[in-house]
Amino acid sequence: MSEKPLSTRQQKILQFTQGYMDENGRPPTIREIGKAVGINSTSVVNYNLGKLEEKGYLDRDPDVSRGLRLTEKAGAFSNSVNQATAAVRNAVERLIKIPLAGDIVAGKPVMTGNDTFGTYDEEDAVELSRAMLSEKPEGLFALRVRGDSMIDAMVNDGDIVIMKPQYEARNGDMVAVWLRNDTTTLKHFYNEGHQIRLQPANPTMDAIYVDPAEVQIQGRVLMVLRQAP
Amino acid sequence: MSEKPLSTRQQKILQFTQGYMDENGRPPTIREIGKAVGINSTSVVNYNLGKLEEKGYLDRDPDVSRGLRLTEKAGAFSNSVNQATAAVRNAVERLIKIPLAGDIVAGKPVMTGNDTFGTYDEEDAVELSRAMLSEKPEGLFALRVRGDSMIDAMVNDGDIVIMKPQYEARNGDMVAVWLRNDTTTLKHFYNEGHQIRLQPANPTMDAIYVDPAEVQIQGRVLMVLRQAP
DNA sequence: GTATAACACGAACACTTGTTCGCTGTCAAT
DNA sequence: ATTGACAGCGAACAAGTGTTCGTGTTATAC
Repeated sequence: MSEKPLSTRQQKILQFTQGYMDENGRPPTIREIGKAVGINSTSVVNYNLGKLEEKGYLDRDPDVSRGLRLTEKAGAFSNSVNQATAAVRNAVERLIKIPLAGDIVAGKPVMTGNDTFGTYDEEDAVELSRAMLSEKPEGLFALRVRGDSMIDAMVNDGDIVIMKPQYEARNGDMVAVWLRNDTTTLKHFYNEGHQIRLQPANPTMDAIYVDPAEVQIQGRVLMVLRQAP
Repeated sequence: MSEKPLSTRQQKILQFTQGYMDENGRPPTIREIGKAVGINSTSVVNYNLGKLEEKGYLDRDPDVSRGLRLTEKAGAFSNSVNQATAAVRNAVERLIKIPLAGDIVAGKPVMTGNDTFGTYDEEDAVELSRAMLSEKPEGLFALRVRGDSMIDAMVNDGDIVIMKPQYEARNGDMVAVWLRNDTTTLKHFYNEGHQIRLQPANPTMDAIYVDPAEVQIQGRVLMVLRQAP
């Protein structure tokens, strides 16, 4: 006969009770459980403890203080919760957040991560699997593209680019450059000695050749993220 | 700095608390401790718990129910008590008591253990180390010698003999015999076929030779105990 | 839509439990 | 003989803690 699963509150009660027992050497009171789990009423705690007893997770001795005892079934539950918790923690560690530092538009230089890192709002972060990056996540930042000026870089309006602050580039890197002091562009960078070739990602478009003095590298593009509207 | 040893009550409190904790999964209340240890007043239990806390055997959380916690020092104490208890038990098992069933006098037959065993008074028992006996202690009995009639057996008035009920003897055994239906004597027994030789323990005295029909063996002497007056 | 069960809640109450108080007895030190 | 420390005690009290009651909300079954 299948039994009803534990409610979230009941799971919290068990976990709190186990931890309290380990830490204090005695079971918690009904009021201590309520406080920890966010239940103001002793009768609601009492009701849930009754349900846990019914389901076999604990025993109760009536009319004595701290009259709870967790059963082996509770221990097994705790173990499976711990394993699940470890799996979740592992997943969380593989999941990283990169600050969304602002916008990238043609007419302004890139704001690098260093400018915003201490103050970014976590709600504006971009979440990625760690495995998707070839770099350590520290110091990276994200920018949202505004306008069509990056179409030659195969980047649409609204896309997000993940960048690493970097002021020199190797041939072939896609970089954000502040060009001739009036335009930001995303292009593959090639240093040809006396001149810089900036090659669009769109293969049907021609490269441009500029004097090295007119180029200011502001970061390397690691990823481009396009989301469905 | 040497500290005061635990009082008997304090030791009992610790041991009870440890056992209660193991069995119930929670510490006892002050009233439960009092009941177990024979203290009627909660303030006396409270006083002793305060002393145990002072001495480092437990911690107390004030103003909470079941607010005791045994320390590692208490655990070490419990271990040493257990070891001492085991040693005591071992010594007690090596110590045996043999019922002092009565007197041995020349003019009466020996009262054997079987006659008295169910009713002997433990205060009249003789206590011995088990190692001093070559026999199992079951069924043995002790008699106190009255008179000088056993001097030829090197047994003085007032000595105690430990006997085993036995109605046949091997050559050389010292036995109590009821001789010619009128005398108890303690002698080394030799069966010479047509006659029995009863040899005094005192080597300067002569043996006596009797018809087997005139001899009734009543027990074998295992030990003679002589105590300072 | 209705009835029922499950879940939730605040409040009052009953009982358990720890602390405090005033007193007594014993023993060691002076 | 007196005094102080220690241990013990019964009783009262304060606070902690579990149980019960009446009511409300939500989910489920029919």
